[in-house]
Amino acid sequence: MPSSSQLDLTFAALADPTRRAILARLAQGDATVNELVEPFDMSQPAISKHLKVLEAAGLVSRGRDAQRRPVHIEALPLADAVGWLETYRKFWETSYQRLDGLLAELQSFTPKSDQKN
Amino acid sequence: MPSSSQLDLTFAALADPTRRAILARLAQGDATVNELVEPFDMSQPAISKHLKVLEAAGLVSRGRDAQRRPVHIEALPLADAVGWLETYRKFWETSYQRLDGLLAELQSFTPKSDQKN
DNA sequence: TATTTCTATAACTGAATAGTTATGCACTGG
DNA sequence: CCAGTGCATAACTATTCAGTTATAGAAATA
Repeated sequence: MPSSSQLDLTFAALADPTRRAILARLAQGDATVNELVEPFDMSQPAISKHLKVLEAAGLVSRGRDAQRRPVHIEALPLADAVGWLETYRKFWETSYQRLDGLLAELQSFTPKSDQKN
Repeated sequence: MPSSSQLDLTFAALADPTRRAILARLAQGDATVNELVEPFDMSQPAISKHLKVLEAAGLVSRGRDAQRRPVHIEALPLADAVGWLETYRKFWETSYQRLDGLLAELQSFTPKSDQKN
């Protein structure tokens, strides 16, 4: 089971759009730092910092290929994040169902012309 | 589809263990602010601030019951967060499978005594 | 060996975050 | 109406964060 502070790191890492974009790119395969810098209007050190955050969260690992440090996505903490969310999903869904039931009940007393999205 | 900045807010909100605990509590049903303060070794304004963050992220909504402001969990942004993660899950899984396949291939050329975890 | 390529680190800045205490405001109930 | 309850807001502090430029180091290449 993931520790609370592990989830802190994972969700904090995911809170930045640049880092999510990096992960989205890495989902298609490993990449070097320069390859990750290229699509962004941002300096190389900025990307290196983001990679450090992702690595500290265990979301990526680094390899070695000559001068290059290829970046590899690590699935486990992402799966843990999904796991945390899924733990509570059933409760949200039951509240949704309660809401759905209530709405259905209300609509049965409402003229069709008042029904909205 | 959720906007990028919406995901920013959602994941940032989830990055704090106090806020995750609040959501876990709310998954079981609505609660007043004081009820949410009680389990934490933290001032009431601190909890109110956390609730403001959760509300800004759309993760909770507030009602009104006399002086009380009951807090209600909102499932949609959480579902969106799961959605983002799930979008890439299949790629992680396929990279896992690729890795598994590669390892299997390598092991077929490797003496048993060299096989490691 | 000198140069170039790839990446990391240092030092700095401005903005955001999480907490505190003190206080104010709205609504209830006696 | 006024005392108390429930909550929010203000003002402040310490810390963290995301970005910058400048520089250093490590490995390949010419």
